[in-house]
Amino acid sequence: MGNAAGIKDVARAAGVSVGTVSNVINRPEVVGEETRARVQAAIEQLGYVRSESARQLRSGSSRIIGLLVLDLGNPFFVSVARGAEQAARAQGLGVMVCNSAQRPADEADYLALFAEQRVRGVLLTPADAEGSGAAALRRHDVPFVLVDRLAPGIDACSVSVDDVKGGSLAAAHLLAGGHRRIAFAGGRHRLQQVADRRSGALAALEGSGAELVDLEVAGLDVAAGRDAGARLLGLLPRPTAVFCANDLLALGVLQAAFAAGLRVPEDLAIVGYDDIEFAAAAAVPLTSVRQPAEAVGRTAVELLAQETGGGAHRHRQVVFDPELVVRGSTLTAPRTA
Amino acid sequence: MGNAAGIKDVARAAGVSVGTVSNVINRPEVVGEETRARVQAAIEQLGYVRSESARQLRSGSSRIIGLLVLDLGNPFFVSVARGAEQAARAQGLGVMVCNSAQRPADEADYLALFAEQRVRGVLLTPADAEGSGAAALRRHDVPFVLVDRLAPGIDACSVSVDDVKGGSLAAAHLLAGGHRRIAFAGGRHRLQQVADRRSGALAALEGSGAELVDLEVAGLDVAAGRDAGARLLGLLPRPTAVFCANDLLALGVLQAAFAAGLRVPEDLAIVGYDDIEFAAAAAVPLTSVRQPAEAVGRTAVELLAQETGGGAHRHRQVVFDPELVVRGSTLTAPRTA
DNA sequence: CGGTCTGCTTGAAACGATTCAAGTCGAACG
DNA sequence: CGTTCGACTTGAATCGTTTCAAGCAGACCG
Repeated sequence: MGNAAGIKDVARAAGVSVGTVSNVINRPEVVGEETRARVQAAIEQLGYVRSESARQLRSGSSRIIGLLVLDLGNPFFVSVARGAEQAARAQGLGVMVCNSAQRPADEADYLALFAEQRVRGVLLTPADAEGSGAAALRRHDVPFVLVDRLAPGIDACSVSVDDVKGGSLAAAHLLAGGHRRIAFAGGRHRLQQVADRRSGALAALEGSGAELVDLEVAGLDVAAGRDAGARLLGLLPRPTAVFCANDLLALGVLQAAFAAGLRVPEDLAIVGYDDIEFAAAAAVPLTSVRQPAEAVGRTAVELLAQETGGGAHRHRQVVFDPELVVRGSTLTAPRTA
Repeated sequence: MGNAAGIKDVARAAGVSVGTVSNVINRPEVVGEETRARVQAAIEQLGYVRSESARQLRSGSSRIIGLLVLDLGNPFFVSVARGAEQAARAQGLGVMVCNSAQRPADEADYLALFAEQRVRGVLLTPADAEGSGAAALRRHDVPFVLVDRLAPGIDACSVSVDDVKGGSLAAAHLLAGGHRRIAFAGGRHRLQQVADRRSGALAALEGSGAELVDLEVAGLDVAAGRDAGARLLGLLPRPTAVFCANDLLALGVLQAAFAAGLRVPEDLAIVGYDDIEFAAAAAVPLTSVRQPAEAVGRTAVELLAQETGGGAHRHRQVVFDPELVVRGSTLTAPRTA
């Protein structure tokens, strides 16, 4: 336990100095072949593992980056994490994934943890609109990249997907389907992403004569969707379509519609957002707005690498385009037509 | 950047010694009130953040635990992670979640990363049958708890769910539904969990005259399920039911059945495993074997805490019971009967 | 043969915290 | 007044690495 072998033990065992051992580990090419072999053998034999804390303390740089996501229960963020992990591994970095669950307090705790760890950098999907998380990172000089969110006033790198355009795609699709009274499940949610999707939808409906009915939600998960769906059914006149701020909500709404005996899409058309894998497997396959989640994660790591890579760095805002994927939940009877 | 304030700067600013600053941080009660206030103010004003690596190097103990899961794309493991994170936070620990994606090589890499970090301990869902990951941890004296897997020969703590019983529940249910030819999507998968579920099912079918048809799968995700489903439809005589090693496979099979125009459950009954949230929202709500995922994660952290808590420790094997949740995918026409 | 160069190796000085024996200062006591 | 005690504070040693100036030995050159 406490007797783990250190670099000194290795040095003694191999009959060399600690400096040489360190060189074998970090710059093998400068060490003589025979010496290197002897040191390697000693390392092997003692089961030596270098202490990352000591390394980091001395060298100043950490090999892990922190990723703080809004909701690990949402497969979209899992995909982002996967993309980030891949890109990080390619650079020999580790990713520490944490879940703020949209609670600013938890976000603050985790950011403090990251700061104490002196992580290489942080990928942040902010939990609040004010950007207090970003401010905290800035204050402590922790490099960071905003993920799934355009940096508003903040001067920082960001990777996001155009939510306004996505909302607009969804609404335009419903409009083309003949819908004139469309609900938006997401209401006036404080999350920027939700607000943007809503305003994109509003813009698409502008001047069409169609109206958007706000439907408040308590959260952004399936349960909140079920709840919103139940309330939707009570509205008079009932909207003929609903655009949901994400697929989890959409799945919940779908369940509520089924429970009430409604047919989808005939009685209620549904559009989700994110195009998570489960959207295609739903009771009625969901039409959804796809976001390139893995690419977002990957790109975020790359931007972070550039930022920490030294040299002049100009903050960049990368914005991906979303894409509408049409499925059964909005396709009215394709084969009976 | 490199000019982050250290404990020395704080000491100077507050006009005290470094020892006192350390005391203010770690044992505030031994410091005089007025001094404490002055130090706190200095900390605040300088934006001092303690260096975790230095702390850890000196004190020897880390505040983070590593969690290595088999597949972050599977919501079951996300739930486990969530449970673990909660329990860890309650103890002031952080969790570093990593995804081995069932690749032993990735598992080894992450375990090496954990070892270098000198994590407090590791929660491991082993990716291979041989337990090489556990052996590596044992060799380096890293405390660990096996998750979702009984420790076979290994002397270690573990938290798992009785997969044999779960498989048996599923098969018994199908048997009671009158099925005599039942496919098992999971085949002779190398994962212990899958093998156990299969043998539980076999045991339940023993002597009933019903047969179990193995259906190999390339992975344990939706795509593999679709593939297995397509092959299932070609079998002659076609099984009337399929038990899937997890819900992702089940969702894939369901999609394949739909694509082929089969009715579920009339033409093909489906039972999944894990009861992930999306199982209930599927095209036909899935009958599934529920596992108490969050409790598994929570318990694992608690066992780890006991193990690292000092004092005599006897390894414990906690085994939870699974529970069958019956839904539409096996319920033949409940209202037409 | 003296000098330079090249290729390896060395050893000590950081890095930023924690810990602890030792020191200081007043107050209380006999 | 001299001691003792308690409450607080100090400063040096330490943790396990990396880094780097300096040393050393042999080869090569003129």
